[in-house]
Amino acid sequence: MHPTLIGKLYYSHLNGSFMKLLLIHADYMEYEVKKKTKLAEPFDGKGERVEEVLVAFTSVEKGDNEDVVKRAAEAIRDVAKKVNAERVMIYPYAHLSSNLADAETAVNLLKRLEAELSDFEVHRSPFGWYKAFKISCKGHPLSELSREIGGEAEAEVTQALRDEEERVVSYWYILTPEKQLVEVEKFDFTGYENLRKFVNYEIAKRRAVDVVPPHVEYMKRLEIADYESASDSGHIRYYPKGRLIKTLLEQYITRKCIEYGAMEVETPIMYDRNHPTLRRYLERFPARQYIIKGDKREFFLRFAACFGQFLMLSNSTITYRNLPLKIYELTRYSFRKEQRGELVGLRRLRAFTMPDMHTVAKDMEQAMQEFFNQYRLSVEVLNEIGIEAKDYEVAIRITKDFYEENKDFVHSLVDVLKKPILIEMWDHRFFYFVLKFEFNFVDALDKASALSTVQIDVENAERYGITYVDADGKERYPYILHCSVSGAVERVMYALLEKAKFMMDEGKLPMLPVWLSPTQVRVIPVSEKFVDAAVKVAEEIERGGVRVDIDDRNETLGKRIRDAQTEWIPYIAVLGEKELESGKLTVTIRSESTQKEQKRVEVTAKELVERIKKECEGKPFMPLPLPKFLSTRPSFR
RNA sequence: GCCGCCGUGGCUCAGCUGGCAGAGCGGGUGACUUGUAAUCACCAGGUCGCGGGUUCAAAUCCCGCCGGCGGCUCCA
Repeated sequence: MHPTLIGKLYYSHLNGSFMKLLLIHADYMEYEVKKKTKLAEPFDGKGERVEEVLVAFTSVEKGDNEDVVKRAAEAIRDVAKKVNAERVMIYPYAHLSSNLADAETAVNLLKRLEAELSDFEVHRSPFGWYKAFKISCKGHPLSELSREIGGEAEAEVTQALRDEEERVVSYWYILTPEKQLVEVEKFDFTGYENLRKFVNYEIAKRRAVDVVPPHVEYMKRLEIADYESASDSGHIRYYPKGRLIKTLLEQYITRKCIEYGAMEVETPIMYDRNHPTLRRYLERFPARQYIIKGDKREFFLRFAACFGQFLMLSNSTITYRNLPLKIYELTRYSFRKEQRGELVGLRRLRAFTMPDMHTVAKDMEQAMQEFFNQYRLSVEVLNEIGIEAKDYEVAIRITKDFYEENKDFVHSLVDVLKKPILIEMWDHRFFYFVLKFEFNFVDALDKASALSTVQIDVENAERYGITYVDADGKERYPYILHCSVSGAVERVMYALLEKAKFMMDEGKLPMLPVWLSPTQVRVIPVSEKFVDAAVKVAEEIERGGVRVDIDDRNETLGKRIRDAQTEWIPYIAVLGEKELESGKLTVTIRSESTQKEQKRVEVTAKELVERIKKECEGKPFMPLPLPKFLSTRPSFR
């Protein structure tokens, strides 16, 4: 942290105020007033007995307010409904807290609580008296519960931000390939069906489907990944095939970023919740974090690499000669506690892997130049992975001011893909960025998900104290670009699987790109007699740098062919008497076959290897992550 | 998070007006030795998601929880 800048940051602690409740569902509750204390509120009764009642022993703490009371009432109402209690008794009980509010406040808030619960028959025992009581707890599972009702500053900040976000007005346009900005209602979507779906999803948010997403079925059936119910929702297990696919994608994406000029780093996955800089960044976003309790401090799990990388940059000495400066990290994992109802398969997870590159740019001109380069890099990366421009739609989110000042630049983006772009324009800036693009994949159920994205951040350099020394010797705040060149790796896998579903709908056979296929060649000996020969051929293919396995199981040829096909294996090589004589293999090529007709060729092992090597050129390679012989291979489901 | 639907061998599902837990696939064993989408026979395998309740009796009815799917909301 730069000493000159630290003074600008202020430190605000949570004060830890909570209203404490102990809830007892009782057959009856009976109390008798004995003696006044100094704090007693006026009361002239002797006590009372209430049958079938939910008793709320309550402590009011310092800092509690009417907002807390409302939430406390909500919590009591919630429990009362669950246990089917029609009567509630509020019983002031100081012993639940060591941080009590003053008596006057406490009485006021207890009265408010009573009023908030007027939909029940409410009894309130008097505050500040010594009382004797008898209670008969019902003893069922929900009959004894405690609640802490938080009145954290954070909740209020978040609410205020939510309100502000609601006030941001969005205007929607389509930027045509001819660089016309057309209001979205006036755009003719004929010939742009996918864009229509995306726009509909973004603006109308109307969807009506009632099937399991195709990729969820595929990820299970192909033993790529599956839910892990012993973990939190949205945390997934990857079987060997899934892990291989993910490894290859991760390696490829990382290499592309490094080749682009980024320096790979690694930063921690958890950070102090009360760290002054981070805390203010967190507060800007309503989504919940995972919280981990340390020895003394509380930590949140990162939702991206921003924290670690920005802290690193703020401690670095950077000059104008170093710019643009790029650092990169593959976050395994980033954590976002997304709403439960939103979690589906590989599409949205609570723990995911994301390439996260940050670029420090000298000025807006350099930032825009980088933005443009990274836009093209993203197109290239997705394309080489197997997700083509026709598979996604471009969205640009931009503030009105920034658009007005940089019209030509924004319009130039349309030249890259030469297809219409959805533009969301905000009347003022709410987020930390002035410009952002996303590539949105539209799936088999017409749902859209963002893959690649780049943003120009105009706020965090100052917040984190990231500066560079300019040619005149003065410290300046740079602009920072956030780039996820492919989006989450899991989401890339989701897109590839959904794309396979599209292939099937078109009458083709679904498959993954050959470089990502766990088994690239399966050798099937016609009968046991040919297993040795099959092993020899497989060894030759393997030496060529291809993932190959051998189906040596005691099954009919037909059965084994069929199994290879249901595994989406790109090349199925059969070996029998005929092949031994000719020295060639009979190979079924999946990509050239259709559901009606198989494409079969006769090639030597060498020719097959050459073909595969050519298809996978420039892509990472990992050996087969499973036993080579099918007969020795376990099934993971 | 809210609303709705679902949860039965490893997988896909039947059984659900309460009355002995089933099938196919997969797995094991054996026979067969295979030429491009499922060879035959036998065997093993289940706290019916978990916890309560109603009942002589619960996979089946009721309540709560957990998990999944869909919708809403959200998505730095």
